[in-house]
Amino acid sequence: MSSTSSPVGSPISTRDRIVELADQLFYERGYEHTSFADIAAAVNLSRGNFYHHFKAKDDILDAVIELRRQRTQAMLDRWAAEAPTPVARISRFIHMMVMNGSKIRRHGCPVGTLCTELAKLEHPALPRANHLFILFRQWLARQFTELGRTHQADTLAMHLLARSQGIATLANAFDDEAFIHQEVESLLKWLHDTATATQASQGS
Amino acid sequence: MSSTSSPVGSPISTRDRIVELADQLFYERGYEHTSFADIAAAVNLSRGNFYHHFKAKDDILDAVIELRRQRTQAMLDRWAAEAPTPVARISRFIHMMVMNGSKIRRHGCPVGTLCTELAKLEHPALPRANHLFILFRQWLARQFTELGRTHQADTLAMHLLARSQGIATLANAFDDEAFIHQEVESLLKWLHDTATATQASQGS
DNA sequence: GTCTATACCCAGATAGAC
DNA sequence: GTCTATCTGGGTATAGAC
Repeated sequence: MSSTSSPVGSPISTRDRIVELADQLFYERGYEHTSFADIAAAVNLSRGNFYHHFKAKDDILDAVIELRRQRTQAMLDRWAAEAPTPVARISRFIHMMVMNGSKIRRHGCPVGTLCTELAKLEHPALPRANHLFILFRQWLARQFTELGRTHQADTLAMHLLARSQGIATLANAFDDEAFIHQEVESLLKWLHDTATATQASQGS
Repeated sequence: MSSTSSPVGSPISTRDRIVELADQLFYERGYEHTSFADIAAAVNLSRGNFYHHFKAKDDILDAVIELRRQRTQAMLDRWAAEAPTPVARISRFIHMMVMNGSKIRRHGCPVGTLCTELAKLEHPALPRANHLFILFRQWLARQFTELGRTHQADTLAMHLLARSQGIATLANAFDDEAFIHQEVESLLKWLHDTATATQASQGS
């Protein structure tokens, strides 16, 4: 069975190295602006050899999206396992913007910028890229549900997603680290207020 | 003197038609994904004739950014002239997302998506594109200053800009009109609270 | 100012030797 | 699995006739 990840204990396959480097380059330069030659050079492969691993550029994109999907899911699972309360879990999401601050300032949000680019290209892989957003949306909605906000869970999740997207876009445009911290503080306060309002309406 | 706009009363120049159509295509398809041939076809010009008006693709981009700058400035001036209070003016900005809802859902924010793309390309025109953001930022900050929030004016302006960027990104990804309305309502409430808090701290 | 023709380059993609 | 060589298309850009 052809797995998308290398077997346990084996050295990293050429295919995996291609996908890993393509992931980075797509993030830094954008999908369209990254050529086969760029990826081949990064992996130290000849262009011809490339087609042994991927028949077309779109195939690499699919593999990159699948890689991001797996890593995103793993990260969300980790947050859910490590943080004991919904508020702590949502805080993990918010803090991600500080953790990845320097990359966000340079290249924006990996999910948002990819979806925006693929939308302009009317690329067939767009739905799969959008699925990365859905992963976050559903995970956040679950946390708000556990907070007791069943009816507004999805609305709150979308609100938080939108806030984080806006922060990434402007942090990138203005290359502004202080702005990220400012908005993260604002979001943490919003989260606190949201959680408190929930307790109040439930009579705690 | 070579003006960037056609003289009063004269028919629209070929140059202006090129810039107008390029503006649309860059918005809908992205800058890199739009070719000379695409623009030439839209204007009904031969490719060769193109270079009579613009020596290079980057020159068209500069002209498009300048066009957007002028139109943005004119719009902000109009809002400032028509709306009597700072709150009414900021509301105009917020309502823009409803007015342009269908375009935003299809192509995102014209400013945000252009800046994001040019950042990935490390394009020399990026600072000029970012200036479009600055136009909004300074105009909004002025409104918050007039509201009495002198010290937090820029922070509030950036917050509002970020919120609107996030809304545009997610409305585009999920093609969701109801979401725009939801968030616009939330923003209007935030604006109301912000204005009320100002009055309270000033003893009205 | 507008056209046709064309040069030039780079990207994606293929063939086939090793 | 890796390489070199090569084809093809599309994109930017130029030359020169009308």
